[in-house]
Amino acid sequence: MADHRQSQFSRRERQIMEIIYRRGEATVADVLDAMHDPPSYSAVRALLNLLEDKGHLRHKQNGRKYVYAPIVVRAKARRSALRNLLQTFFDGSVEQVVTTLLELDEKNLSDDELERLSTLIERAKTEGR
Amino acid sequence: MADHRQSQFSRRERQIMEIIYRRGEATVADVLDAMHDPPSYSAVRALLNLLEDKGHLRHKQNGRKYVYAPIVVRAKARRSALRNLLQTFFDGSVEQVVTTLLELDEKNLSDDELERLSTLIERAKTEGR
DNA sequence: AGCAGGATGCTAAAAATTTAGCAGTTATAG
DNA sequence: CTATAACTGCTAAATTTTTAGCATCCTGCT
Repeated sequence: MADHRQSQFSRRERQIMEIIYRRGEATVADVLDAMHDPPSYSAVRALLNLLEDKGHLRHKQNGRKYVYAPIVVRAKARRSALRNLLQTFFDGSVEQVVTTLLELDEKNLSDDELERLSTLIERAKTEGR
Repeated sequence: MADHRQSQFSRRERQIMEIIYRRGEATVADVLDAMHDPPSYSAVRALLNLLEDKGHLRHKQNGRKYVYAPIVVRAKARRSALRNLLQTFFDGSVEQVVTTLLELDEKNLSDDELERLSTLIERAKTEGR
């Protein structure tokens, strides 16, 4: 099942993983800052340790700070998350996802961006055969 | 923050909400069946009650069974989930999402479907101005 | 050298989640 | 009419998650 791993995370774990995926990597302080609902410093550290133990994060040391990053590379996590979303909310329909995307971003999508989307689709058409 | 509600769910709560969103509605037995990792019948019932109390689900009675359905309609939940995904894994880039979608489904996308995608984009181009 | 600031390590307590079990109800088959 | 099966209601216990606090270490300053 696609969401097997994702759904594994507890509330805080998930929250922290999302923060780190958004930023690419993060120190304890970064994570703390990004939480609108932060517990103590130690609490965050404990969670980060836990996530590292479980194999979801790794850290490198930068000066005295630990900088945490995901183990599963974004490209993979991204695919897996999208696949899950597709099934959960869109009955597996790519078309419905795109429709919703266009609605969401209606005002922000530039002509350029739309043009690039066209290109993507065109390319898929020729590659698909 | 977009994911405020979503991230609110505990592990089991989330698992159950996803199952119900996938199916549209579900009985206790349905939920139990859909779990690859099922606890007891009572446990599931307790969770469903909880989710109902919290205002995430409602139920109607069908014969002797309770049939649960989400309160937040799929259309809305879907948008909110997609928005969150967009930010977490795609830096807000619609283009990257579409690329990944095309990759994911490469083999399954029919010419028809690609054609419809083109149409969607074209429509957005004209509507956008 | 000694002290303050900013970091991590570790442990145990508090809180929340998750679970099972028993009691009660209703429909149905024999 | 009675036994049984298929449900729900409720409560308390087990487990997991979440948290805080204290100890320690290192760096840089005076």
